[in-house]
Amino acid sequence: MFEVFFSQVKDKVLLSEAEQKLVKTFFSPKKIRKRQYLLQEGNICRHLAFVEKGLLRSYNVDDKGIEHMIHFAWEGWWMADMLSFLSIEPSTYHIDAIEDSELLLISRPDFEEMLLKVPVMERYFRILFQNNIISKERRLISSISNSAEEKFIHLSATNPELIKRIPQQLVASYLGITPETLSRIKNKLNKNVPNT
Amino acid sequence: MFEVFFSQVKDKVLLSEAEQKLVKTFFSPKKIRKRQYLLQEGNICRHLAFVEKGLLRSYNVDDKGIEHMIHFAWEGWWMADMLSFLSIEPSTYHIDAIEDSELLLISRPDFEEMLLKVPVMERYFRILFQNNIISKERRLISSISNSAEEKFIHLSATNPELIKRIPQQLVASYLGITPETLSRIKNKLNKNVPNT
DNA sequence: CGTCTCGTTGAGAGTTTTCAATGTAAGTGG
DNA sequence: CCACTTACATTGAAAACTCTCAACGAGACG
Repeated sequence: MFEVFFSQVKDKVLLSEAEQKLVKTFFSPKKIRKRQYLLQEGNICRHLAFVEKGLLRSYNVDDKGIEHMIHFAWEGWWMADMLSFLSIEPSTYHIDAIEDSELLLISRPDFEEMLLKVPVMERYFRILFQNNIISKERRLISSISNSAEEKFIHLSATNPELIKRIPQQLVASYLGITPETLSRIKNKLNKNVPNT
Repeated sequence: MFEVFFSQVKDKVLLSEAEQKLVKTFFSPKKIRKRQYLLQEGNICRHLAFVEKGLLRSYNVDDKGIEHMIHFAWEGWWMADMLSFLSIEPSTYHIDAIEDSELLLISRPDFEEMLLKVPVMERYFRILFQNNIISKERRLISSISNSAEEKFIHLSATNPELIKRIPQQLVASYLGITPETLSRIKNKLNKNVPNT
């Protein structure tokens, strides 16, 4: 159950056997099925979720009822509303499963305790957050700098797995464009490069 | 010179006198003047910069020569290209001063050493990065969810100091719209609410 | 006083959205 | 397993939004 988890953690920091054992105690496994909510708007995000298997999405819903995809997480990625989790305020996001998923959950108190008892995990999360900042910054730059078509090309280049794995209308939302526009863009690009 | 710095750090973590003294040794003060570069595209970002006084901006320049504002930092904020700083790769950003500024710089090796020798600073930076993630996420959501007008209204509400302090054409770039569009939006909003 | 930068305004062009219709694939219940 | 329903992708046409290009005015600075 912790295979993906420790392989991810060990990518960033060194963990002794004892530390691994201790870290495990803070997490609880959870399975959720496709379409099932992990978090609903208005509730407090009580856990960080690590995806061992499957696919989650986080999104918010605006006044007009339109969903805006914030983040996708599949094997090896984390999912949460960090703001709600850290500030213990009601979330403005929804989190649910796009595919049946197996998760590892850690609560806020356990998270704090783990960071204090296993300082290398403090380090792991600092590194994780650093990387998250960098990737968010890239997405942001693409969002403010590029046209819809350029944004899609950029995403295809930087995150092809996302394009492959995520339903098209959710990709459109993730890019901040309408499904119709994305459909037209793909159509246009396919015409230009039919040999793929 | 460290007044703003320690008041910021102490907002997030507790620091003993001894730790403060030690932390100080890792930083070097630097003054830069309006329009002066702190970092140019193609160079490696060798320092994190803390702004004691003044105002910096980071931005990239696209193929068409258009600048895209990534971040502004005034008193109490950090500035760097995190990707370049952490990966020690050439930066794709420029950083320069919008106002004459006084900075505290820390190099990558000193940064790493400080985090190991003063664990509470590891904690400080994790918290800092957490907050950064949250604010970047908000900006991103606004960027993908809203029209130009909504984005400006949102920014005015969440970060009025930015609107006041940053030249208008840079605010437009920050929002991912043209200066002309921003000018028209402001004009329109002033007509609707002339009594302010 | 002249120059330069920045903000404003106008008009037309280009992009993206909206609304609607159609086709297609997937999921569900009989 | 098939028929039916539902959700999703595609396409078209018009509307809305934003950009581009250009001109003008105001203020900063030497």
